[in-house]
Amino acid sequence: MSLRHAILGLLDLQPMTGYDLKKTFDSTAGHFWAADRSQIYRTLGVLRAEGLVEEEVIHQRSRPDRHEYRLTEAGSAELDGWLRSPAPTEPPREAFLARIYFAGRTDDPQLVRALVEERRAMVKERLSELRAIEAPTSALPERLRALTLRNGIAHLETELTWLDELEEVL
Amino acid sequence: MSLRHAILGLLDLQPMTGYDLKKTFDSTAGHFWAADRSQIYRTLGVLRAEGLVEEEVIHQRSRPDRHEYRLTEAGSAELDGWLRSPAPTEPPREAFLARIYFAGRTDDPQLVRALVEERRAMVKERLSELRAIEAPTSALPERLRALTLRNGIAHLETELTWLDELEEVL
DNA sequence: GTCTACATGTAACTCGTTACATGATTAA
DNA sequence: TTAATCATGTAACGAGTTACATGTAGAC
Repeated sequence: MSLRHAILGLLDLQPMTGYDLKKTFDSTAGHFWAADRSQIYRTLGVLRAEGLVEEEVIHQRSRPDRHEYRLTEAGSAELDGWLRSPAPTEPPREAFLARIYFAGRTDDPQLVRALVEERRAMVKERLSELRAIEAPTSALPERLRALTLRNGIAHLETELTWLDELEEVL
Repeated sequence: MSLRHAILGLLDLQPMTGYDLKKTFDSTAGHFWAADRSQIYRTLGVLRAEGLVEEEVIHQRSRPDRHEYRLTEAGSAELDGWLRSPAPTEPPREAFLARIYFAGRTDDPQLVRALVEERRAMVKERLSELRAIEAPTSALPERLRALTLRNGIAHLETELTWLDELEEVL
């Protein structure tokens, strides 16, 4: 999809600055999309040039100006079009599986064990991060957002089970 | 990781041409890493310039020359170093979850239903693709490779279960 | 006095995709 | 005769990362 649509989606929920967007990505949207600060600013510039967002500069005393962005009509239409367009198939890119796949070449059984341990630690950490986020479950839009979190948790749990399977084989 | 290491890994299993690598990615390694043809050729050039692979040109009558690549000592060391290096944390990039997350904005219940249906179809198709691949389960290296397949299947099954959950909420 | 939060960006780079370009052989 | 297989690459673009660059206010 690219960052464009994620930004349009967040600005639709609430007008924001690049700085705010970064914080939002790092907290509430962080479980499904990570965004880099400099790419956010760059993309905002592009979206603005395309007329999908509009900018309002808000002066502040004793703080840098806020450049607040909100969706235009065209931006709203673009977001809607994206939601209704067919999803392109995404090529798999699983670096960890690649390591496991190639780890057989060494005759070192400790290598696979180390890979598994490192992975397990990472998965457990992410799992507790996601579980720490409370998801509201009232109205439909919020319930959908809670379900995206649930998706991440389910996959991490699957990964842990699979790591157990793998370790048994060693 | 980037394509470099996947290529080094495959060339370690067997010396190959760019063309062969592409076929290998599309078939046996396709469930964990997808590679683009032109990027394969470009990367082979870089690896060669770095001395990690060496090239042997094999003339053929009535076919284009084969440019066959094999790992050098340095390439083998690089592969090993990669397998033993800590895995960088990978930023999440889940376009489908992003769609679900933002789909609440429209008051159209059919939209989410359509997203779910499309996703389910895609997951089922990938699942039958992966299941169609037979995995040898004899010695350890092969068993590890079979397990990477099993990982993909497990996650796809989890995704189907989650889609059911999601649909119940609607 | 030092660290965190606020707030903006540019330049250069890496990785991956799409489009372009060529041409013989073999199987259906 | 038409499609697939063999076999190579380049150019341009899009997406994302890293490093560089700047400065104030308020909390501890």
